[in-house]
Order: sequence, then structure tokens, then C-alpha cells
Amino acid sequence: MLSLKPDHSELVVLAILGEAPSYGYSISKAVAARSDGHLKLAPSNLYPLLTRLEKQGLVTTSWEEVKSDTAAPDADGRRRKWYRLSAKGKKRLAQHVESMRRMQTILDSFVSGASGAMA
Amino acid sequence: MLSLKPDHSELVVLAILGEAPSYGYSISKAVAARSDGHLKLAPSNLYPLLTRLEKQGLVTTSWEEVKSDTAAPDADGRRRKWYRLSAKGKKRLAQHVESMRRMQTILDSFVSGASGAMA
DNA sequence: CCCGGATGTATCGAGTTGCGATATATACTA
DNA sequence: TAGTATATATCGCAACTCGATACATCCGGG
Repeated sequence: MLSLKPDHSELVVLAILGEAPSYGYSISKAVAARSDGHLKLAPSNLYPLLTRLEKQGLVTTSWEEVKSDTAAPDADGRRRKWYRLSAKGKKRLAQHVESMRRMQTILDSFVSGASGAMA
Repeated sequence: MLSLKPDHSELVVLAILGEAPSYGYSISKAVAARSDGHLKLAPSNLYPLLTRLEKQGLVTTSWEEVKSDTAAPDADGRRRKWYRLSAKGKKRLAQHVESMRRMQTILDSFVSGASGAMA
């Protein structure tokens, strides 16, 4: 049974991580850039989502210090939490893609019958 | 800005009503039949949705008595609430269709880059 | 004659989640 | 020293899905 309200944010994040490991801020920028500004993943959407993905074992994480040339050695610096797609995450991504394709086909069939409503 | 969680149930219902007026039970059956059982509009989803559409002026409604051959004249009988797409509803449907198309294009672009994750 | 299944509409409560606002901290630039 | 970009994270509201439940009628079989 396909969901009538599919979570595209999860699909998008998994797809991005399917290309290369990344971290939160970079992911949100990539989503905006790759969708020509039509999609936006705000922090309030993104970070809970990433936490969910981590808890489900779909991604693995690791922290990295952001190095700065002028930073003192004892400075904490900014930290990045990197996310990598796990094998389980790859399977989930494949399932999402399949679901999306099926949903698109079904919606097309519904819409084609009502083409008279096109503006 | 496209929604990351598009309401496909509204699109589907509007599309069905775009073909011909219908009523709740018939709509739910049509959704299941036309999607080969992949989609289901349960009463708890459908009726609140239809009420919302009515309040937004996207559909007009009218009650009809379901006639039965053997029913006594004073029998209440079952009642059907018919829904017809309004002009405003047709515009909304067209907007949904456009949004869906754009979302599909964007999602395809995200997914194509991660095709290596296909199972 | 009753009982179950199909028809038909509708509500309730729990859980999920999008989303705006907000918080915290550092780096760079003017 | 002020503003923007980088970077992660939480809170609360609102909206919606979904299972369960409810009520009423029609029809066929046991």
C-alpha cells in the first residue's frame, strides 16, 4: 500500500547521501540548489530527519573538526556531523524510488482522465 | 515552494470529481480500483477531506435518497452526499497537477544521480 | 428470522511530521 | 562591532494519516 502522503524529504536526503557522504548544512544547500530553489529543507525538518535515519540504521555518522588557518590550536572550532549511507539505507532508497515511480504512474492515470480541468 | 509532503489524497479526489460528480463511498472504491489496490482512501481520510474541500469552496454538495424497490415510502433509506467540482476546484486541480509534475521532475533529478543505489 | 456482508456517512484518539521561530556558537568580512 | 555565512539543534503549533469505532440501511443465505 502506497502512502498518500509520501515523505519526499527522506527520499531526497537518502538520494544525496547515495551520491556521496555529506553533512547537514551541505545537504540543505544541495537540496535548494539542485531543485532550483523549489525545495527547501529547513533545520527543523532536516535534523530530526537525520536523527531518525541514524536511529533506523540507514546512515552512519562521524564528527569532524572544521579546520581554520587562523584558529588557535585550543579553539573548539565548528564541528560537522558527517552522514554516510549504510547498506540498509541503500535498500531503503531503492524502495523509495520504486514507490515514487509507482505513485507517479498511478497519479498520471488519475490525472489523465481529468485532463479537461487543465488551466 | 513545493511541499515536501504533497497531499496526494486531495489530488486524487479532485481528479475523480473532475471526471464526473460522485459520492464518498464511490470515490473510495474508485481509488482502490483505479490504482489496482495500491491506494486506499479509508473513511477517516476521505470524509474529513471532503469536508475540507467543501469548506474551501472547491466542491458543491447535494443529498440524494438511495431508492429501493421494496422500500416502504416512509423509510428513510440510505442517503448519498454527492460532490461536484466547482470552478475553483478545477483551478485547484490544475495547480495540483502542475505541482505534481514539477515535483516529479525534481525528484527524478535527485534520484538519477543516485542510480547506483538501485537494488 | 436472524446474521453477515456490502453500502453509506461520520467521529475519535494516537502518532507522525512539516514548518516557522528560536537558540547557540564560530568564522569571515566590512 | 555589526552583519552574514557556517553549523547543529530544539520547541510548539498545526495538519494530516491511519486504525478503530459507530450508526443505519439493504440484501442474500442458512
